[in-house]
Amino acid sequence: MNTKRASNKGYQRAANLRQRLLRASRAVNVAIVKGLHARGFEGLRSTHTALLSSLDLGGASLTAVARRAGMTKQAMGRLADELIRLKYIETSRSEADRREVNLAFTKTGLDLMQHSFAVMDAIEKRCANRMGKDKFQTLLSALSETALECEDEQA
Amino acid sequence: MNTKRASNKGYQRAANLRQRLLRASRAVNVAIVKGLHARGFEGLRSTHTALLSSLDLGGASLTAVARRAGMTKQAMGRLADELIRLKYIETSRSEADRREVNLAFTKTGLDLMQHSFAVMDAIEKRCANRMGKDKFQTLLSALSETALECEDEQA
DNA sequence: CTAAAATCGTAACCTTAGGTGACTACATAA
DNA sequence: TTATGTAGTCACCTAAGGTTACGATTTTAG
Repeated sequence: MNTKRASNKGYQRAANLRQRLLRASRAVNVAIVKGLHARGFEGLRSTHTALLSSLDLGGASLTAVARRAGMTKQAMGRLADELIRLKYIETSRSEADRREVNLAFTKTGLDLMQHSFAVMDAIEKRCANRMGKDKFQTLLSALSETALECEDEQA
Repeated sequence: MNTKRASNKGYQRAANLRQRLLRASRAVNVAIVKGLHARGFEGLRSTHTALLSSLDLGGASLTAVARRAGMTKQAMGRLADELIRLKYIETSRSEADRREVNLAFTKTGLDLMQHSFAVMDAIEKRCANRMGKDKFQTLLSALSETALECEDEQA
């Protein structure tokens, strides 16, 4: 096949931090979506987790969710539309502030979240098993420190 | 500003593996591009490193580079065009196979690569300093194991 | 209490990053 | 020497998100 993405099998060079982060990040995302599909949640794309993982179980306004996810409310609005169509969340106008749209999980959505936690948990457990619990904890902590160190960088 | 991407400052929930990976990965990418800009290499975007880091110092064909980077030659061709315009690489037709385009670094490009290694190195050193050398080594190794574990996953 | 400023959500359009299919030019094996 | 395969390229499509501009409401200052 002429146009397909090339597999880079057989080409290994010493991978640096950036390459390893990228690869691990992609792999985890793919695994999450796969896991949810396997549990019968169709139509989900990995970007949806940006909303799902930033929405309190009790619900929140669109803007609040966008702020938490670190993206614009416009982008979040589109994710919301899709998740509404998929019946995982639903909206209502806020009583207190009638500009506000309140986002909340549907029953199906709560179910999804349960499974979503379970899937993420399973992945973390598999990794922890493979490398050892201590090493996994170190990984989590090292990732946060890496982010902080790089975000601090001014020049 | 109304429409800008929300900063998620002040919102901390227990971040899972996925979220930490994403954040660290973004932060490192941004830091690399910033570092190169600071050293006077303008016009570079982080995606360019997909080509740069897959091109041997001795040069290679477009298709070979695409294969190494794990992307299509069409996509790689566009990156090549941009890097040619920026004078970091140049092309020549291969003598042996006149279909082939040989990509090679220009003098400026080789210079860029030197700095690029230096920038990545500096970032890694900063992280290693912050968390300790051992922990940093553990991070690198744990990232690869995470990727492998997740890529293996079948269901 | 009202006028100005800020905030919530939406719509239209732009950008980045990459993939797909179809095609030309050349290379190679039957 | 014809069939088949490979290197690049062109035109178009998709995913994800940002930017500008706007209408509808609060909120705040005078």
